[in-house]
Amino acid sequence: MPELPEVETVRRSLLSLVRGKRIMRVELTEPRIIRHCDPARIRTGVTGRLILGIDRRGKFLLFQLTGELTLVVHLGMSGKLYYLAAEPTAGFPKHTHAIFELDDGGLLVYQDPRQFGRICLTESPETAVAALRSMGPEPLDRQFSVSWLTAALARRSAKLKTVMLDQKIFAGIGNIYADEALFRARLHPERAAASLAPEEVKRLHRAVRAVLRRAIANRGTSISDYVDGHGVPGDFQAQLQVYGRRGEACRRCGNPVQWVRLAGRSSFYCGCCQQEENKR
DNA sequence: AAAACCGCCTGTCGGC
DNA sequence: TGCCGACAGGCGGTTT
Repeated sequence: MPELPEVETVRRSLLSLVRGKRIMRVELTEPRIIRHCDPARIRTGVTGRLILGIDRRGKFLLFQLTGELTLVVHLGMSGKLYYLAAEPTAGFPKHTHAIFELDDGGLLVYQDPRQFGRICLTESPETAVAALRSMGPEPLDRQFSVSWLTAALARRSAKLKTVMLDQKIFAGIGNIYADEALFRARLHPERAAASLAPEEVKRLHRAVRAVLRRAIANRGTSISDYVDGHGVPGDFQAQLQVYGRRGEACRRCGNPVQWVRLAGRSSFYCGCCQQEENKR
């Protein structure tokens, strides 16, 4: 599932492949993935535009096009966005929903079996996509400070793990990196967010940033679907400490990794390393 | 405002 | 062998 490190890896890997290229033609075979804007707008609005650059905000990719337009892409659960030098002889794989043909003959392909992703074309991403408007600061930017995080957590009575999935506070964090950051910070996922002591907020802040940096350095986590812009999987799955390791030995203390369902999602943690001692 | 829940989607896997 | 349910889960929507 693409989270911040995977989306950032896609961004970096695609940049040199598509920047400065012109979009000659668009093929949309699954209109369902077009959200927040009119599908017809994509076909007419994108053709002939140059790709000036690619930005990222949380888990969103923002393709800057000429004409003050932005192509917003979210990969959802199983979305892949990758470049092909030419059409594959065996045809495009199943669940290929969008193909952007470039002026070098290359193809930018969007494939998404679960169709949780979305694409839209807009002059104002923050107006078109509410999630961008309300999103918290980038966790790797200076604005994501200990004092900002302290104030944000103080307002929340929900469990820490639930709050870690809130993009208004932890932009770009998803289920994998939430669990990994909590493990690194030695914090129990069921702690009330507002109950953290100053030292614990500091640990969480450091842990989030360290986990994201390391995952980016390893080009993301590939468990089932994820590949970068070249179609290459990431390497961080080998370094996961708790996610997906239910019942396996904690890499730090050897006790079995625990599992609990929180906010409808699997949560993995070490009951020994991440104790609830300060639950209030 | 925040919290809790549901629906969307397909592929995979365990149980019978 | 095949059917069925559980599971994977980000996000937008609704309700409380």
